[in-house]
Amino acid sequence: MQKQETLSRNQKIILDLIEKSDQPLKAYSILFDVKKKGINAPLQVYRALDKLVEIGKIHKIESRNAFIACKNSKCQIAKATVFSICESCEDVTEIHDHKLSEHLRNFKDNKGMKYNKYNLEFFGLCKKCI
Amino acid sequence: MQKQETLSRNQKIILDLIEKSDQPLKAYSILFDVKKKGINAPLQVYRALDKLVEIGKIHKIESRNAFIACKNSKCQIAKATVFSICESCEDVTEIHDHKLSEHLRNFKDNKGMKYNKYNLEFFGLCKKCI
DNA sequence: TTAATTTTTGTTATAATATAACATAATGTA
DNA sequence: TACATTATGTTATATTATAACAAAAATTAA
Ligand SMILES: [Zn+2]
Ligand SMILES: [Zn+2]
Ligand SMILES: [Zn+2]
Ligand SMILES: [Zn+2]
Repeated sequence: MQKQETLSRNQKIILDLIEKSDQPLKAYSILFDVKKKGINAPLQVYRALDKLVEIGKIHKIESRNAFIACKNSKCQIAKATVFSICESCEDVTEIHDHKLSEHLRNFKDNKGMKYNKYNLEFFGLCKKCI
Repeated sequence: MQKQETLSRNQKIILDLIEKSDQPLKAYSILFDVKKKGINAPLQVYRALDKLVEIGKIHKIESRNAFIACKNSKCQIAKATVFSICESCEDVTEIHDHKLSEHLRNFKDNKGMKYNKYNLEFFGLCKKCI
């Protein structure tokens, strides 16, 4: 079973917002949206985001500095993410491909490095934008 | 043959600096270092970085907002990068693994998306830091 | 070799992203 | 309770990146 984290008030508010969007949100756009709920400072947002990323409820899209909710309940996935990003409309989709995940999870470099996490971002054009 | 780009003065200065480092450099640390050569503004650095990324001479490590020289002369690699990153000492290494590259290059999602580029970052502990 | 075009540069200002430092409150645990 | 841990609120500041405009240099194409 997945460890059930109890979220704090700010964390809940911000997770809620991110989960309502199917696309990544940026920190300052989140800040703007939660001001009506009494969250006033960037740091309050970033602290909640950090925590939510840490427990795998959301992921950061590194190339976009944006945050998207994870739809997958498997906790391990928090540290092993694959995204596809349309460079035209900026649509982002999390990819869950068993074979690809296995391949990446089992990858060993020739330096003896021990990986505990990876992030893969594919870029291209989505169906609509081709 | 690889297209031989002629670099401008600023581009050369900045590429030179990045190539001398085996680890990623951040834009403002680059700016600090090239001030003695008459490059005074962030934009001058970012413009050169953009160009160098575009032609594949350097790559951006997205999770670190830093730039590293590409050692691989195959031009295609510019848009298909794999890095390993030590979360303790921050050592970054570009990975060239034929099998992994093939796997990624051939990956097709179930959305009909056409990829022209990807970036993969592995995180863990290097030998020294284990 | 001029004229048009594109690329690069220089410069100032500002936008966007993220963290430091400190004080306090709430929560979990022995 | 007492202690430790986690979360909050707040102000200030650090870091990363781009906008807008003018001018110079390099390239291309009559
Ligand atoms: Zn996920
Ligand atoms: Zn699209
Ligand atoms: Zn490379
Ligand atoms: Zn290390």
